[in-house]
Amino acid sequence: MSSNPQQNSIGKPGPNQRSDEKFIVERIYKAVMEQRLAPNTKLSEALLCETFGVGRMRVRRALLLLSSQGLIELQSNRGAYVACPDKSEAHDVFAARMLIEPPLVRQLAQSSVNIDLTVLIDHIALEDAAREKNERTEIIRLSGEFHTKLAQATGNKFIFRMMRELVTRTSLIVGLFGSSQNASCPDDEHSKILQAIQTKNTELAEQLLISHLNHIQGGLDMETHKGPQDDLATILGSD
Amino acid sequence: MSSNPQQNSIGKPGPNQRSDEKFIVERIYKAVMEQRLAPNTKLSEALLCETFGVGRMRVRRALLLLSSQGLIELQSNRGAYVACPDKSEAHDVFAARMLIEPPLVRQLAQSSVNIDLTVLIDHIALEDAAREKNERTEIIRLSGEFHTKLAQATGNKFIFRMMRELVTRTSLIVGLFGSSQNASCPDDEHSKILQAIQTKNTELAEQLLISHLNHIQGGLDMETHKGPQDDLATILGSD
DNA sequence: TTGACAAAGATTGTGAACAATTGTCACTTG
DNA sequence: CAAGTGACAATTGTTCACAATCTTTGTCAA
Repeated sequence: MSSNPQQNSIGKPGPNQRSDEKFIVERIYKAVMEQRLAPNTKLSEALLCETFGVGRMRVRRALLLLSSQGLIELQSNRGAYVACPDKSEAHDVFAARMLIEPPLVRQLAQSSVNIDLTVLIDHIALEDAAREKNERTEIIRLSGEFHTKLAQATGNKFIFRMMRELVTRTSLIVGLFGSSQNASCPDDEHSKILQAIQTKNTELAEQLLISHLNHIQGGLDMETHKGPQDDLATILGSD
Repeated sequence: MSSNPQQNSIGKPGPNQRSDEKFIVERIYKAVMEQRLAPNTKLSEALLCETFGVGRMRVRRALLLLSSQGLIELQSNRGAYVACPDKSEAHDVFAARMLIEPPLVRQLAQSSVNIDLTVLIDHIALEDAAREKNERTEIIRLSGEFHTKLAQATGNKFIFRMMRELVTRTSLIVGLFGSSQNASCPDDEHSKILQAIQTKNTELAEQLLISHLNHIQGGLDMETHKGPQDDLATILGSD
């Protein structure tokens, strides 16, 4: 349609990059996480086919998977749209995180002896680097990923999956209701939380995390809403 | 194939019952929850098509959804098999439940004022009735559903989904490693937990729940494994 | 008898054509 | 001029046929 002749806006055209539905899911997932895909953006099958250079079947499988994760919403005969959490859902997400993350951090702090925290240490370094370079999308993504990796550190597949879903949804919410500048996670709270875990200061770790979540939630005002902005193929095409 | 001429083993042939993939997912989900579908059972597309009287597309969509929930495993070019959790996964499931359910029950007990517990009260009644009538599959399913409804009582969609996944997986695990008779949940522990919640006895509620989970986990021995048994079409066909 | 190898059968994966639904735009009509 | 109506275009849903892969069966030789 219109002038969209090349799917070259993707890093690599199509043949030499992975083209299964898992790849598509990851790309869209990442785009949502980095707030490059605004809520309510329509994901038409045709465009995705061109963008990723795959058949409709793959795209439809990917969309079905994404909808089962709650990242997009499938409307019958109307198409797929990036999920657009409302106030109520936002509340639920933070309530769920308040329920899960404190005990999670407690657990990490208590049994950190036999748990590998190097991933988290490295992660903090990445965050600092991104913040220094002022790379917006990178900062946003890493801010979310910290919490995901926190869950991953438990080595528990299910806890990881739950946190991943909650963090993703949080990213959507922050993008929708977040007051501009305050990207997502304030400054170096992540670093302090990790330190508390490392020093096995259970209470402090839990307290810091709770404050952290409150800060994020506090930085929201339920008025703003931002529409779709950039070209879709470009967003999904870039790495 | 062979002699399977009628999909009449289903309650109703096909036309007058729901035939979208959601229905198929629910049927298989329920069958797994009630331990009528043994782990590792193969779910061939053709059989499911006949059983539910739908096209292959619906079946494939359903299988994809089920696999994304972790209920079945899709093997490339080999088909779909009911998930077969191993010892490690079993450990993770209980660890995750130990992490989530105690704070969940605490929350319910603390703020039970404005929370509707009638669903849970009714549920206990159902459990008692099923136990009295000695309806095995019903007892198993209701035992799991209690925990799901506990999560549902929070009114939080995400907490509900998480618990649902964990409970389902637990059912698979109990079916695999459970020592025979000890169906799943001992006696009236559910009832006691609910009472503690109703009386806002937070500590007791949490303690009872922890004991309860330990009882379930304690009733497992990591030796047994039971193979598929009944006819597949019959299992899925019955309500 | 047992092992490997090959062919046949069955099952899943893929792509294309067809059908159904929805949204849009021009046109008519009060 | 506004509102309603009808046809057209675009998009999604479905079915079908075919290709790729795996499993089984049968055969032959050691």
